[in-house]
Amino acid sequence: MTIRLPDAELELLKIIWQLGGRATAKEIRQKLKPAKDHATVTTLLRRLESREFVKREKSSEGREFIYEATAKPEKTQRALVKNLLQRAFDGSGIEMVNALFQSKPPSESDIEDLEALVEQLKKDKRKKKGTK
Amino acid sequence: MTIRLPDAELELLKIIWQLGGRATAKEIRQKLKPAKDHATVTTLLRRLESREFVKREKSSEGREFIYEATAKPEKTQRALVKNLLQRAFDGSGIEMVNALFQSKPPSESDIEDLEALVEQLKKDKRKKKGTK
DNA sequence: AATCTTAATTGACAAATGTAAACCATCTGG
DNA sequence: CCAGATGGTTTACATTTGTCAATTAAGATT
Repeated sequence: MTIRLPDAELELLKIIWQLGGRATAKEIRQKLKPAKDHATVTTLLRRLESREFVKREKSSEGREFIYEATAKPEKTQRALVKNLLQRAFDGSGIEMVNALFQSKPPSESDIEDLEALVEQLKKDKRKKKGTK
Repeated sequence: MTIRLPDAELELLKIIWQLGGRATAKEIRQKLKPAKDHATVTTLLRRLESREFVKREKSSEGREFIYEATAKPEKTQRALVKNLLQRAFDGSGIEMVNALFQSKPPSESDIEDLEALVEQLKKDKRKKKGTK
């Protein structure tokens, strides 16, 4: 089940996340640059809704809707990465990381974070072994 | 200039790379699973050609064409990763790596490779600083 | 030569994607 | 109450993507 989340839709979803996971069409539109037509935004939101990336509810006071992301960004990002991992790297994570840092050389702090991440991964591995 | 390389086309391109960077439509078709119609494959190859991911030339002996990838897989992979990096992670490599290893926990050897990669990155950084 | 096989070319079509015009309610300030 | 502003819904349309059917061309086979 490959995740399907076209560019224009992902763009809106990201804005919703930025706004704390809930937003009105208007708020979203204001963050959009370059701007898109009001109808365009609603269409995209309906598409996102139909595939359950967002749900919506009438704002209790106002007349408009509030759109709410149904998943945290991390979860969706994982699905997107996994997708590319398979499609372009046949599942080789290392190759993907390699490509990543070649396309965009890491900053000092990136490297630090990366080291921390490696430590974390080692720890996780140990834990997993223990519980196995 | 965002790279555009739809699934079906990337799939063929990967096969060409697997076959050493050059292949006939027939060879490609044989590697394709699930199989695709001959016409389908040619259409995809023409599309790849039109965007210059491959070029083709008549096989000197035979009657068919030989398709050749115009770029090494690494280059294309970098473009694809960079694309997702921007679209889904707003350029944060660390977040992307994080998502990657959460979606697919690394094996022992992945972790080793990753450590080696970090070392390499540190080295590169030093070098860059020196030459700056 | 007549036929069979194999490959390439053309044209087509449905589904997905990006974008918006047109239209319809509702609210808001004279 | 009426005109503008605001927000939603419907319909539409061009492009892109995934797949082929149908047709044409060139060798291989009898």
